[in-house]
Amino acid sequence: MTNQTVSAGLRTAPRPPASATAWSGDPHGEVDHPVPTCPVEVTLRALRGRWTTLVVRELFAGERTFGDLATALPALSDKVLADRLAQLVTTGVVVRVREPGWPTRVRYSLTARGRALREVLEAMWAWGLGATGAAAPPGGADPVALRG
Amino acid sequence: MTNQTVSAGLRTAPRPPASATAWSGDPHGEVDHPVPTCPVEVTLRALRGRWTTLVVRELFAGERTFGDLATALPALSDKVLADRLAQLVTTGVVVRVREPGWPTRVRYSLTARGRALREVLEAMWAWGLGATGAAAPPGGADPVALRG
DNA sequence: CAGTATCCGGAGAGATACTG
DNA sequence: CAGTATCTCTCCGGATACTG
Repeated sequence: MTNQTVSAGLRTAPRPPASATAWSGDPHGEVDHPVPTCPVEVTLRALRGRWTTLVVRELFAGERTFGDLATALPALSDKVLADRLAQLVTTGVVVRVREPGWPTRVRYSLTARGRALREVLEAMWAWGLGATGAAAPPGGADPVALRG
Repeated sequence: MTNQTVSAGLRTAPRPPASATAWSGDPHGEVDHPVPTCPVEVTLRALRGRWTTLVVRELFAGERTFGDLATALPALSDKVLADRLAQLVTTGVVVRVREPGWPTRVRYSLTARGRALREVLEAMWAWGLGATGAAAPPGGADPVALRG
């Protein structure tokens, strides 16, 4: 994963010369190889890896400690959980707050940006269900989830 | 990646007992480990891998042959291109049509389902831009792209 | 409690060469 | 033209053991 392309009018252009850059010009660069700054790339990178969406899903329900998450996801090893949380912190999805005292306690919760992932996950959920144009359930209360 | 969880009311539940299944019940199972049938999983799998979104982006502009794609994405090897196309075909995003005759010619184009990915990619694009609530550009003509 | 340190095995990406 | 066949190399994901 690595692009930075996008955009471009989607109105079915019937076969430009091949790699034509002939569509209507739009601000996004038309890249011929993956670039890490592409917004789509960025999102894909934030959600990348096994367990990632499950961790996010758990956090959508509220703040959690490392132990809470480990308990909720028994099959997930400490190492991978730590990896995922670190990844989510660096991508700005999660905030990590270490409580003073002993034993050590760390609270993890979604940032505003993390909560904004809901729209993305709903779009993914809708597509994954297989409908061609079916949108998310009206009322928007349902497909909250993440990776389900 | 492998879940099947999702859903669940997102209304900020302030710390259920931990792995509580206590939210309001909704049809989607609350999984504690990745399951391949989860809609979000399905979508993630369809877009997984380097170059995938770039190939889809190329096809959003219209039908392409293997060679067209290879020319448009010079840094992409034949092997990986073939891998990606096969992946996109099995996930129902792309249709492969082999032209009779010689030299061999194969036309690739998006299915209705593949075109439906546009919404997903737009949501990803919007999130990747960093805005918390900023939606896709009005008029919807712009962030067509894929991975950009 | 909340991780980090190692080690290992498998999947995926890329390069190169060959075929229907 | 449109792939397939190999091989290599690197990046995870997972298991186990140890620490602030």
